Amino acid sequence: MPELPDLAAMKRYVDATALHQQITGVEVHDSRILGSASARQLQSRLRGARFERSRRHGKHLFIAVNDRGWLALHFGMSGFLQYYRRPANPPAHERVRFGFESGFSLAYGCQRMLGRVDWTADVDAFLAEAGVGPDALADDFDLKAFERALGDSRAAIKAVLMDQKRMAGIGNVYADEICFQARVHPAMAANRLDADTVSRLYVVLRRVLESAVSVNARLEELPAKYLIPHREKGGRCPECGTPLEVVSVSGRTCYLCPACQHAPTQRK
DNA sequence: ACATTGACCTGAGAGC
DNA sequence: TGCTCTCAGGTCAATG
Repeated sequence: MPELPDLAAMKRYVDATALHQQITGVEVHDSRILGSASARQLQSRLRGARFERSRRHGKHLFIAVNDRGWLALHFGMSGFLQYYRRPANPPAHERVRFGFESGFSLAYGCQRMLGRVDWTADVDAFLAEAGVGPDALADDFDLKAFERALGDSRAAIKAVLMDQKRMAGIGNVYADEICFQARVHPAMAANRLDADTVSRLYVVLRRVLESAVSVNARLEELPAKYLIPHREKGGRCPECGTPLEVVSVSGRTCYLCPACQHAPTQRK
């Protein structure tokens, strides 16, 4: 579930806790979490160095290690970071531990093992190779860029919003919110949306992500009329009180208000 | 070339 | 109480 706003919060967390300290060790507890870099390679690149700054793109977080390169983190659906002082117990599902000379550690945890801990010398090259599209909150991701990202896709608009190659950062939860706020049915084919709807989607996408970032992705602090807090069995539309519908759109659980979000005009 | 579906992964929670 | 089953969802490979 870590999506763009969660990643933005994690970036703040790293910046506030783990920068500018000498790294004394790296422990990999489960090597399945690693990408192309081995545990030994990570150790030799990190030991004695410092995390200097971080950079977020979509659902990736990169942490600069001196001028040696970047740690590349992805969180799958259950990944998290926790800064803690030993010898306190490590958090459950800690997969990699970065130890500092101060006695504190930064844990990379991931219950479901869908995340990745990797290394890259060049962030832009890493993203290009992975085919990751423009960050959905980037300054230059304007309406034109959004239209370009949609292209002529006839996939469900929700699937297009979540396609990291088209735009990066939106996952299942925020895709539902964006469709709801824009009053668009998530199963609508993207290329059948009129120009007004596309520009409304764009404005809403930015507003939803920005407001979630501003509350550090704490869902209980989202605006009252947001769908997300009601995104559970038995939930009702915060706008009109209609029971939310739970359907599958492009293979993912999808919550929507059948009264507020217009059904696709074409149905099979 | 594009769109859709299933597999991967694990443990919380439901149901019996 | 304790067991089994289902489900969550980001991403990629396989299928349509």
